[in-house]
Amino acid sequence: MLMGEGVEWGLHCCLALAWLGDQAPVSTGRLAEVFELPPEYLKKRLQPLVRAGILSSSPGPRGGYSLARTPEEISLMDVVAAIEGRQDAFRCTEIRQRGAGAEAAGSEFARPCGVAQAMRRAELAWRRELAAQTLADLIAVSPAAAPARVRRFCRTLS
Amino acid sequence: MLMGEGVEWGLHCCLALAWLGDQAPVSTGRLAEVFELPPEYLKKRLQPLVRAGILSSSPGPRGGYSLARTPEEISLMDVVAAIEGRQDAFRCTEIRQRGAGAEAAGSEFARPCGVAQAMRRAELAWRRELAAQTLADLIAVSPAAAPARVRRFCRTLS
DNA sequence: GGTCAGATACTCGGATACCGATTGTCCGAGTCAGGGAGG
DNA sequence: CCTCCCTGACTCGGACAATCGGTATCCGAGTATCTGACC
Repeated sequence: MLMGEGVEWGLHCCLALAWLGDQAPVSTGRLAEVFELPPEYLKKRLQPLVRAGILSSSPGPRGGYSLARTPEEISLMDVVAAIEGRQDAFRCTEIRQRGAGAEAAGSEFARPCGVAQAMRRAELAWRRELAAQTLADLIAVSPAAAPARVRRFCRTLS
Repeated sequence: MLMGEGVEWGLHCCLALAWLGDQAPVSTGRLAEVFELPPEYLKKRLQPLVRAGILSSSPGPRGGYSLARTPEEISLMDVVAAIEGRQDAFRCTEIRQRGAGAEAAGSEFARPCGVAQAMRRAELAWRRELAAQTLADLIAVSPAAAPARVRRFCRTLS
């Protein structure tokens, strides 16, 4: 049980794009230099965000990525689900029906597995907490100097 | 981000041991037949539960595993932490300090990373929900016929 | 009958293959910007 | 001087390898129980 690093990358990239505001799109190479990440691999991890409607991509020169919605409309749950997948971390394989359970009446398994229900309840709490936090909340707690620094950094690159 | 199947195995095994009550210990081979699991691998996944003080193992003939505490004193968090590890699923690699962040004042990073804080908040909600559920709660919602069936199944094996 | 030694069976712990998923890299399709020719 | 078209380069997108953690298995060491012989 270990979350891929793509989540951290995606969140920070979305936050940086939010800092930059609604100016020109930012290419993956530019974003990669902002965080010193492998450009090609970063591009691969940002593509699911485009498919999920969180980022929008512009081809051609002066192209790149930009936020598809306002920061208030992008929750952390959206980003995590887009990159890491929407399936639950705990998956019930119904081992209760195997072995000793095979002798039980089928009606006993009409109710969902109690273990799976308990794990699902915990994951729902996790998802609820992620959905309650938006990019706007991250902007609120980020250092005041960060947006200007990233903007200046992108300008000195070109 | 995907939880290992050992968590499901461990939870169901603990639940089965709780069903059986404080009778003789159950060997891994017996438990493996109850759920049709590979015996050797199941043993490897139950060992962390012994180290964590959730199960107690008895060597020699008539040996096996038994619950080390009462079901009320075993939370799902204990089992998950013992098998899956106590480290957070999201790990912050501080990419905010790299690239553009390298030019920032060091004092800016005295506060923890906002992204990591948000992710940690969600994981704490997950852990809190797991810690609130105990094996006794799982027993309460399990089918009434299950304990007797598992007991009978174990008896017909010997 | 009691006691002690040996055999047995079970568990624990580590060492060793195997597999899938994540990580990392590459090339092709599409598109917009810039430059040059023509009017 | 303005307009149009063509070339070019840059972008995204998906397809192709390599590496790592998790899965699965096995074997040796240690120990308590049981059996059997001996006193």
